[in-house]
Amino acid sequence: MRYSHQREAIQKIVYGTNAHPTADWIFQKAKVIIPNISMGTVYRNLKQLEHAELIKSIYDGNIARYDWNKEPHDHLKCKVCGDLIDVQLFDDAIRTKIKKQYKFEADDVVMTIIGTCHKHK
Amino acid sequence: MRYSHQREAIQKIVYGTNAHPTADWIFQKAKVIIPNISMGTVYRNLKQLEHAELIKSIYDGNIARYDWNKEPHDHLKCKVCGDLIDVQLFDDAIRTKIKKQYKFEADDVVMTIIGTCHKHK
DNA sequence: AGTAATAATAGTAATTATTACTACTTATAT
DNA sequence: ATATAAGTAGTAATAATTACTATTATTACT
Repeated sequence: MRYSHQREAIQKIVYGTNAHPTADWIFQKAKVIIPNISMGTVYRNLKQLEHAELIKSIYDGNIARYDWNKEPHDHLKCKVCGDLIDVQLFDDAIRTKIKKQYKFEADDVVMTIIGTCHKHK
Repeated sequence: MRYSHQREAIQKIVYGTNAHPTADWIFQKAKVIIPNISMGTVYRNLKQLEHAELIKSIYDGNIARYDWNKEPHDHLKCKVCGDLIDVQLFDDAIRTKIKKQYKFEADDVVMTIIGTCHKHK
């Protein structure tokens, strides 16, 4: 993977937010820096950054979001405002135990609590 | 919600498999019974059945799958063959505890273990 | 420094999953 | 039986993502 101005910008955008941005959000931000950047470039680079384990992708319903936080962690998903909040529900020991519990070569444990966040009463 | 032949067929198809079928899979099966059924009918009825709590939908990456199993349960997702297998990782007590752990009005806990199933060695 | 090889890009078209629209059909309450 | 409105088929539209292609830019080698 050789250097590109576009990829650097995309990576910085993902690393600069806790909002678990979507490809389109990243595209909008990237356009400020590189006005003629294209959506294909955003998707291609997000995929490459993920493959290089520099970012992680998470599926939120039927849309992909991206996260700089590569540590195992979970999410609270607010169904009112759509926010996705990082939480650590389990320590690594419990994660490892869960992985070993089944005749299944487990790579990752993905967990989301769906509900309503404190902003809504 | 009034009776329809199409909805009955769709519900029976979902209830007749453990494969967590997609809308398209359901559509193919439904066509055998009702040859001129349309995709819109499948989606509309799946939504209605979900609203009536007769089925549940689960997001598998960027695609919706449907499940007759309304009990709280988790999934093993095989990244080789794509299979989604039902498991009970936690009992209800632990689920409830997790829900109470955060300043967050939790409705549901969604958990998936991603890995490779026993069919692949 | 100059050049060749090829990874990466912009722009556009195609694909996939899903939703919206509309004129016609069917279930069901009266 | 009939009216009414929920449901349907068929089609068009939308949204997220991927594929394609001619051009551009990075980098390895002279």
